[in-house]
Amino acid sequence: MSLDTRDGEGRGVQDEPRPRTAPKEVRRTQLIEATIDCIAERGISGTTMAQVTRRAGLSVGIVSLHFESKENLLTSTLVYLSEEVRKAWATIAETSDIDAAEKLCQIAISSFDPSIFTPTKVAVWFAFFGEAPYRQHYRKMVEGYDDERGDVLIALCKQLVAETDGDARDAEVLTDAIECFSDGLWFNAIVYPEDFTREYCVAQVRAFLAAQFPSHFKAHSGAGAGGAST
Amino acid sequence: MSLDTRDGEGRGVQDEPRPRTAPKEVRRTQLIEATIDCIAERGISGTTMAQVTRRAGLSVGIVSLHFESKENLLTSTLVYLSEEVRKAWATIAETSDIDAAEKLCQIAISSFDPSIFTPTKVAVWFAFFGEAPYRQHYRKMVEGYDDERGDVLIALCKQLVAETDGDARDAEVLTDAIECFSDGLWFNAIVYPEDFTREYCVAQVRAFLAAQFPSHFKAHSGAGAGGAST
Amino acid sequence: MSLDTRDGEGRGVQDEPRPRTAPKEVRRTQLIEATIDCIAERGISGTTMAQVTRRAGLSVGIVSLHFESKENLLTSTLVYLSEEVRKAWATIAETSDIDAAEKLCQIAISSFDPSIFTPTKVAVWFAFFGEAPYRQHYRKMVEGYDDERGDVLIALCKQLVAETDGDARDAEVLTDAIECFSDGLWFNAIVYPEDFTREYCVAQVRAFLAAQFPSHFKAHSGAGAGGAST
Amino acid sequence: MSLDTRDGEGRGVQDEPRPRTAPKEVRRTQLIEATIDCIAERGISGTTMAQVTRRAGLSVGIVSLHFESKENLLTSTLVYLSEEVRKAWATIAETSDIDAAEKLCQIAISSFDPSIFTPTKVAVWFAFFGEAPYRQHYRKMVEGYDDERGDVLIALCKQLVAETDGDARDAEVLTDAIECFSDGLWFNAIVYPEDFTREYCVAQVRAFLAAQFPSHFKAHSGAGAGGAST
DNA sequence: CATGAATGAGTCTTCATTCAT
DNA sequence: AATGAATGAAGACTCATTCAT
Repeated sequence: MSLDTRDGEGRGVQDEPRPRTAPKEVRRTQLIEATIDCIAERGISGTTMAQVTRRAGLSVGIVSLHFESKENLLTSTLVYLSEEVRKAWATIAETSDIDAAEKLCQIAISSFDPSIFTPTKVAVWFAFFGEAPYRQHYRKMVEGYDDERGDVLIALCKQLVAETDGDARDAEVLTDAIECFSDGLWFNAIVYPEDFTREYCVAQVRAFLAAQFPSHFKAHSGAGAGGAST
Repeated sequence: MSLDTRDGEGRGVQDEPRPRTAPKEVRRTQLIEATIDCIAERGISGTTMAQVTRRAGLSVGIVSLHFESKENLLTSTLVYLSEEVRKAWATIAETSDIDAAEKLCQIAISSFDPSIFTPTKVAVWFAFFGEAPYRQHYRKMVEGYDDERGDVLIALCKQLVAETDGDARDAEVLTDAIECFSDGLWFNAIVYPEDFTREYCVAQVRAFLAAQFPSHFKAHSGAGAGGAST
Repeated sequence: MSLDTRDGEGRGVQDEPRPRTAPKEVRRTQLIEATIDCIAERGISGTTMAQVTRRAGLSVGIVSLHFESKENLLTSTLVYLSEEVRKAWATIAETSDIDAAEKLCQIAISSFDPSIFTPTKVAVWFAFFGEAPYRQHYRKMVEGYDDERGDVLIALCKQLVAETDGDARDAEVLTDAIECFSDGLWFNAIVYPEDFTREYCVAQVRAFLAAQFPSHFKAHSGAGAGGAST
Repeated sequence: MSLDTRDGEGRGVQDEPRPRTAPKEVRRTQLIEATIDCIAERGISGTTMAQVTRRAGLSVGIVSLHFESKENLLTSTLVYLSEEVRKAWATIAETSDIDAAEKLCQIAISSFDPSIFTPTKVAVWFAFFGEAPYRQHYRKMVEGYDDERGDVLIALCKQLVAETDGDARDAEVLTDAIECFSDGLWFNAIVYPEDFTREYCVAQVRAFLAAQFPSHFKAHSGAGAGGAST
């Protein structure tokens, strides 16, 4: 399989004479991050343990030492990414000094946080979702807090709908719409990374919310100075 | 790699004593369809030529006979799916007896045509998009008519914007929004197939367009007949 | 295996709309000659039935029709070449109007007859000798007339030795020497075809015989105007 | 391909509990030697990596670990053999305490050194020369020191010619003759190993040189102690 | 903790052979 | 007599995993 075969593992960024031993957690993270880079470049099928460990500047044997198996490394990587995403919206969800509309917007936008929305990580997310087995795994794993996020959004939507005269829309349907829109932006961001920059995506989300809740969002001038089209 | 290792190729549906030889095109389609089924179940990394050919009820050698290599079979599969999608919207785009709003809606909805929007095919689409090499390949392949579709949508949006008093929105940005929304629905459809049925997705699209172009779309009763939430 | 992968089967030389059927012997020869060309280019391991038949302008199925199997085609090719060689020296051996020295020389030189000593055929000979199984096969096959040729040469050597005062050399040893020298020229001809041309080889043989039987051969001026060295 | 299908790899000689790991060079040599044995028995086309590794008492994976590919193992084998041959004559060429005639003879005979002139190795040499691609490879590889050997021989011949009254022969042509004769003996040694023993070949070479340079070599009693004829 | 040589099951691919036309 | 689509055994190669150091 090699539509694209450049061997770009490089050496990574590990210059100073790394100590030969390190705490468990450090090694795990080191390997997970190397895994993320590899998957982004070659996909899951194209990622081998040899590549991952070379990139991490470690030996092949290290994987079974810290993760038991490749599969476990991959699912751990998925967990790692999920945690990151979770933190982003959970932090906002806990904040209490902002109004519902703003909170909704913040949460919707949180997926585009620079720490999460990097070409590499977005690519890895889609790599995992592209493989049925990992999809199942993801569902089981995030079932808890994904619902949680859904619930938060639903509650916020419900409130905004309630605050709008003559609005009888279903908050769950609205939440689905918000999440789909956000996911769709992510999706386009991997296929057309030049166009779907963070700024453009955030502007799109704002414009989307403004269209959905005109009375709560004063349409931000127009969605995208930077403009974009597929 | 085996988060899920059941060997569920089954035997397929080939009862009547299939003729030993068949026209090239028949064999190619037969193999491509078997490939689609396999990828949907096991992902690209999990799909082997042995599985594909067994599923097609043929021998392993047949792949190199009709596709030269596995890679070529996979890219041909991507081409096959792309053509299907293209046909769906192109047919509508050519129709001239419907107004702009309706045409926009039809095109937006065309991705949910029952022939295209099956759990299997959606899964395969995401499997391909999950792998960077195929993403590049897809971009190159559809560069032509994907732009074409974009242009059609942009023109329609432009018209709708023009028909609305005081609307100064950028048609390209609107087009991106429509496409992202649609892609996001697809995406959720693979992760939550129970909720994101064809009907629900179509309703969501209509509701989305109604929110974007209130004067052109009379909000269709309420979006979620089937209701859905993550 | 492909140190050298140019796909040089070309189309061969068959232009006029070849009749769809032909006598058995014609087809056999056609296939054997295509086999010779293929082996010369790619070696035995690199020669496939598909290549051979394409080169012969025929279909793959034809081989089992006329030769039963690949192996049989190859051994038939070896037989074909052996016959050719045999004819060359046997014709001379039968001639009775030349003296012993000249006959010896003629036979020794016969291996460099233009119909036999072509780069292609020499290459095929060595291809066969390079493979132990074919070597055994060759031995069994030519045991008869190879001995025959040996006997002829031995008799001639014996005569020349007898005609020389004080010469007590063993005619069999001399015969071995003559044959080795001739084989060595062939060998160098495949490795260094530019240098070991037919003319140069013939001159070398003459010089060799002149050194062995000074009283019978008046050293032909010097061995090689064209000169050659590895 | 199976003129001869006995599966005679045997088990090799590996009794003592061979250490699980060994220096790179050891493994390489181990594999090269197993390759030599296999090629001698089955030819290049008949040699599989499974056979080679089984014979070496190692696993299949080891080949890509140490040689990347089968092809690389084969060319490395050719290099290995070439080096061996080179050492044999180069050692003599460097010796300065023997006269020209003796040195010429020693070098000519060096190809029959027991370490080089084994039925197995001779067979492998011809296996490689039987395949055009390896011939090219060989030429490129030895271009340097093969010329070197030629130059040494030419210089020696030149000297012997100069030392002979009325001798005007071309030293290069003489060198070609010597090398051809030697190659021819090798060639016959694979086809008729019973007859062309080391002793017989050496005697033939001496007799040949005696015929070429009568004043320098006192014909060694008569060439064929062991006698031989095809 | 960490290494990396070694393993061998699993894949893709090739190709001699078959057989319906 | 000839075709060439189809077969499937056999081969080269990959790579997750193991284990002696």
